[in-house]
Amino acid sequence: MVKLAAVRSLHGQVVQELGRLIVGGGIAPGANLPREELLAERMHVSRTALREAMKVLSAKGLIESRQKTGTRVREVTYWNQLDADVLAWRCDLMPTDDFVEKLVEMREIIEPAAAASAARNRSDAELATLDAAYTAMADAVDRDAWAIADLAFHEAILQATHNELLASLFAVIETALGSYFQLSAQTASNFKYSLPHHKKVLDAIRRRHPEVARQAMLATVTDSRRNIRRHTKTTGAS
Amino acid sequence: MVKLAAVRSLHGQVVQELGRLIVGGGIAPGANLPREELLAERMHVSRTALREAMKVLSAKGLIESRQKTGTRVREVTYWNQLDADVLAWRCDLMPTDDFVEKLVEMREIIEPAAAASAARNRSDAELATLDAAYTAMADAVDRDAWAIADLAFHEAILQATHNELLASLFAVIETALGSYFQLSAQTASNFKYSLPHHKKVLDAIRRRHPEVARQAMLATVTDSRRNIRRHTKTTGAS
DNA sequence: TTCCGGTGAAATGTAGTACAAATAACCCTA
DNA sequence: TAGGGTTATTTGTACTACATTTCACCGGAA
Repeated sequence: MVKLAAVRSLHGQVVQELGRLIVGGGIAPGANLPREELLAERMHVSRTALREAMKVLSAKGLIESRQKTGTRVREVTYWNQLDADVLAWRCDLMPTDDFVEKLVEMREIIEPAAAASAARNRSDAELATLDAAYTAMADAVDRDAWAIADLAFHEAILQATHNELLASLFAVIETALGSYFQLSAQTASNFKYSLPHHKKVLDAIRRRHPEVARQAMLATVTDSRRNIRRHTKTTGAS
Repeated sequence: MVKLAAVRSLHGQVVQELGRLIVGGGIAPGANLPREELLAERMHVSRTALREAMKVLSAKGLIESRQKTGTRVREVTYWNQLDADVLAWRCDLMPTDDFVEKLVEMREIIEPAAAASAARNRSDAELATLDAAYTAMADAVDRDAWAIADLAFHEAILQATHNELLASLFAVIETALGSYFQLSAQTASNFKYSLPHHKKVLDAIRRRHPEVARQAMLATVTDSRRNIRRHTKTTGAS
């Protein structure tokens, strides 16, 4: 359900392939990749394209290259976990309950604070954007429309904080919501379930009441956590 | 005061140079870079090295390349603001009060929550690491030793949450503390000023009291915010 | 005039070769 | 056995050539 991006460039594909291989555990941290010439041949690309891909993975903290020694996978600690690609790969390949739990914890930390900040700092234009997103949620006719509007709602709040560092955490929220949609897709219950929660958040931000917004958002996230918990218990997977 | 990294590889230097140029506002978002051949010649490197550097900057969200159109600087919204390099460049080139304020806001959101989580999830080994960092702070004989120990203390807490997403935010904390050290360097007052605050945090985590840890950490950050405020008022710069 | 389609040119994308630089591993000597 | 120099291996850089994409221009038809 995550963006497949359909990377057209060749090195982009290599980034995807190697990135997923590493994040998925195909190559253990500390282990070496085959040497460039070999790997390039094996993947049917030129060394040029391969190297450009490896530079990207290196920027994401996944690998590290040194002359003579070769290229090796770095310890998980050094991975740029907040990178959109790394998040997407991880969530796609290892959506364990454990990881989903960590995503929810992030939401519980970030979003209530962001809602409070948005209530303090929002402009009228940003309120309008948020309002539009809420209306789209209310008018959604199916799950997809709801998901898009929901994402827009949460993004609008992050933008309204006027703190771009906070806004950059949208990648995390996006991933968390994505996995939530996927998990709650099987539970056939009403998908507009959380609309009232969102309305409280919207109203609080409109009236510039930071603490009310914080509490309302916390309730929203806590509620979705409970929703996931219920589902994982039901299926009882892994 | 941030890590200068002394990048040895050529494309690493190009990444630094172009990255700083872009983040520093030398090239406005939306504007195009010179074409590769030209830029490579101008920077006295091969097109190969330049392209590898541009792939890295592309991974950080700073630029975007398309055939025929060329390479252009992306809007600030798309920048990977949480990337360690981007943070370091920005803090180095534009340490405006405005930006420092945003860093502090991030700390106020992240660190109290992290302290609470650490109090719940810490292992004995992680407590020992935290304890060692505290001792090093207490024993610090100069500003540098204090700074190193202080960083270790805050990193240990993030690690103890057992949430690697949270831990990845250390780059933000590191940058924030770095700018704080730099700002408070001129104020000649006692640099161990905040030691008692840290002790309260440590004790709460030791005793596994999440809410106490949260409040103690919040007090610590709030206090440092006040400290910065006082300083900026004193100098009254920009 | 305006719209549509084809065509060319300009930029990035990919391939391949050759060589430079760093350094781990080996060997040779004292 | 220890020390130091040499070699071999791997990544790093340069250069060339060509492929691919796509904007922009031009020409013809409605």
